[in-house]
Amino acid sequence: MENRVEELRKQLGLNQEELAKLLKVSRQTVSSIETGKYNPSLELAFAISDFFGKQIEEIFIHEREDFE
Amino acid sequence: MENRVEELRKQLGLNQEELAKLLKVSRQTVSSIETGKYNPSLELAFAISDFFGKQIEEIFIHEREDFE
DNA sequence: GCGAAATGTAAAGGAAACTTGACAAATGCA
DNA sequence: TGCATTTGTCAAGTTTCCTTTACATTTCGC
Repeated sequence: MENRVEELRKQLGLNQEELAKLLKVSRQTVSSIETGKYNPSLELAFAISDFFGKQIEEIFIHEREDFE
Repeated sequence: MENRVEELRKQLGLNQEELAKLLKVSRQTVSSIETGKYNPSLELAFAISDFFGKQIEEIFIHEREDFE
């Protein structure tokens, strides 16, 4: 899933290690999420959302599914 | 993490098995999420969000963290 | 161009999310 | 009450998320 973590992190002038520490995850986790290697858990997505002061939907780009 | 899946599901008159099928997960997964046994992945949270036509934040109740 | 800082990535292990199958317990309706 | 439906839960297995350690690659200031 695409996301805006790298963009938002850079807007705040943080490097991956600093963001990781604030989010209480490893630097590799931040890197893996930014490069789309895997998706964060819902819990980490909420932490990221809180940190940047944005809705999860504004950060993680997701193709809406149809349930007709 | 608390959530309103059971409440929203019942509003639509669906049982767990029907919802599971629509979400393409097992009935046990729906049950486990409703009873708070574990949190859904971000991907499943988005599917649930799409299905009920609500924001993730309206369905999954999460204590906002402070990053001061 | 050089060295330092930042980032990407791989391996190996642990934890959490999800599966199927099965059965017990609760709910509901005739 | 009795039976069917629904829900809870357990076990065992797979996949995904996340960890630490380590090293290669990229970026950036001087």
